[in-house]
Amino acid sequence: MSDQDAKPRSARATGSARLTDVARVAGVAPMTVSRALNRPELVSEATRERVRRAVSETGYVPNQVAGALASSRSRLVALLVPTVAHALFAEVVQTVTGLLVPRGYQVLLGLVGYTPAEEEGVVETVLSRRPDGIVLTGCHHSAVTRQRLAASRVPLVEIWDMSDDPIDMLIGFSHHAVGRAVAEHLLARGYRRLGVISADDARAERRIDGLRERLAEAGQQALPLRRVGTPSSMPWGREMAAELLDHHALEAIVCSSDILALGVIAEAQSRGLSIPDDLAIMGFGDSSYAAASFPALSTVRIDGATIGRRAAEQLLERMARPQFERSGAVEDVGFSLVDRATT
Amino acid sequence: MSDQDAKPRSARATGSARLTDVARVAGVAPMTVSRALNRPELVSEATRERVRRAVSETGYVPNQVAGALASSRSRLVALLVPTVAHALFAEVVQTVTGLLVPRGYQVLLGLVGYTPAEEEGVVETVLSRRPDGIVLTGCHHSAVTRQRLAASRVPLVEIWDMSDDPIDMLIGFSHHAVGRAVAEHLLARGYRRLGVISADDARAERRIDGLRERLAEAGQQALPLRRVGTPSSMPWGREMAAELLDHHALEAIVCSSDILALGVIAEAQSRGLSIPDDLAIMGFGDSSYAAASFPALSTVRIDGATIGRRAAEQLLERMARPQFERSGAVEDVGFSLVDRATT
DNA sequence: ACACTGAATGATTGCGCTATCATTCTGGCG
DNA sequence: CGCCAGAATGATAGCGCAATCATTCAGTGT
Repeated sequence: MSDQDAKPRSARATGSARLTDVARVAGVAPMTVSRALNRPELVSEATRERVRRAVSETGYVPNQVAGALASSRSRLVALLVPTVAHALFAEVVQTVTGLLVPRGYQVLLGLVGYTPAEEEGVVETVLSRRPDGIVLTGCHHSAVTRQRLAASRVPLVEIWDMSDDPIDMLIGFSHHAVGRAVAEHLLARGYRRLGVISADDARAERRIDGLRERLAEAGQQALPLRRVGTPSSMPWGREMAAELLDHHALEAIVCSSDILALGVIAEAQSRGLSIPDDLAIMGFGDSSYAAASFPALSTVRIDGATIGRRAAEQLLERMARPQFERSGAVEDVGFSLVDRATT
Repeated sequence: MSDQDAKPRSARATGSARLTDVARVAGVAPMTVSRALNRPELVSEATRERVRRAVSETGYVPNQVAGALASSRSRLVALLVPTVAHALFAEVVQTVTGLLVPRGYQVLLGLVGYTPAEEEGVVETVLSRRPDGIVLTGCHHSAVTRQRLAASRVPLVEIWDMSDDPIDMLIGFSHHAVGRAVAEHLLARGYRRLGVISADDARAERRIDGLRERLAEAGQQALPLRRVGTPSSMPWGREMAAELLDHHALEAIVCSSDILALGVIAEAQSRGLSIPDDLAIMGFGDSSYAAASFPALSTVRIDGATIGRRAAEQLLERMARPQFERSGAVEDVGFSLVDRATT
């Protein structure tokens, strides 16, 4: 009998208030409510106040899904990192989120693992959300991923790596250079017989390439290597250190993460090896605990906060512009070698 | 002259293919394409194949914004944690994401900090995305937050705490019980004069309450306390340890996180105190490095992965049901006291 | 032969909002 | 006093998709 009995084809899903409900209560047009909420400077103070009242009276919560469809702006930024279980990436996530949220963006988190295949699937679904921007870890993607990202014309910052051919913007550091710097440091200290324990990860691989290159220049060819699965952990480090030390007479072990290095320290100590005299150890990441380990761990410091901050800034600037235009902005934030007690 | 010159009121924002474009190429109705993509079992194999071809020919990427609006299902789960900079919460994020993504959900990450005020704002904007589910850290929210969440009727799991009055589902542990257990442990070891270094966080506070309660039962009233800001760090721990030790003759210091405990260890060592004979130290969290510190840190282990897994499972089950109905499912996953070398 | 069933596909409508233009209203000025 | 600029507000028309119901078509039983 009432209006509501005239059952429409698709019923309203929720009973919650819509913009039109607020408009009715406020006695204005829906468009005016929309403006009062999104562009308040276009609406008179009196009207704003009436809208404000109507909003609280109706308990209105805007529907950004509808808003995004109508305006083609999702106010969503996709943040794609391999994992958050690693403090370095967690720091990036923390920083990027902290900068974007106050600017009205929300973060869609994607964990892409360490393989291009995993990444491809995540990128695909992320694009279907029509994010206004994307922060993507690494520069080595599958051809499909690259193509899709470029075709989407969504502002994009690749981070945590360097490349001659970024898809769009890029903020990171050279893993190859890290490897060389580590080799340089160890050579300078007189260590010659090196070994490596590394996660199976393309970027770690490139650090090893850099390391190997520098060692080769110094006439060192052998570089015994053990790979570990993800996530890296102390026990992995310890186990692989044991293997390396059983088979090779090493003076130093380079690890692809601090946590592995902690395992190596444990193994060295259990063998009664003196660190760094019998065995030097290098980590990667300068985790919060690196300085606190005993002996304090020498490592490579990456400033995740700076990377995150610059990435967010670049993205915000780009998203503020009307049209997407590839800027090719590239920034190398570098790294620093932290020399503590294990080298 | 062409159709496209008949400029419509609002131009299509992107030039990318839509469902109708795919339909035209495939020679079927848009609805059939929608079905082929979302409910393939309803479409004949021949048609599926034509649609598949048309999709790749047009480079179609579905628009989930439009899909969500039309179907009232966003396939978005909001994950609200204080921070990801803390390994414990990162573990939850990792686990929840890992379980939800394969089931077709994406994760909207919200970092709510440690104050109800921050949380309130984030909850507000998160609800405007119309998530299909919410995972929320903690049980102590502002009245507004509680009301909004309940009114939204979105399936919700609170985690990381215990409460008699959850909004909906709850997976966690009792911080009060942790405090009591820590007190129990230290008392059993003969430590009497305790001090506390704690982050300014409501849950840490409740652990302290539990600690104090148990101490009072043992006739101990004094409990010198130092608070640190967030994020907790080694230097904070060290500085506050110095203050405590300067003013009180303490036998043990309890910290609200492992990283603070590391700082206390450093301070103790620099004073030449023997651990645990001169000073016992307890952490919280059992971070990856707790076992590797020297001396190895006694701490409280929380299984973030289990909390994350159960939360995701509960949420998935609830979201699969047609109607939202408060289940009040509550699960205490407990904790364990890890007795290492600092107590 | 004919109604009947179920599978496959199609046509229509609206999800809730904002872009765009149209209209109204105000005050200022020649 | 009429005209105009600018501010404020309103009316209209989609955004791209999926829910719903309608239609078509083969296969079945009698």
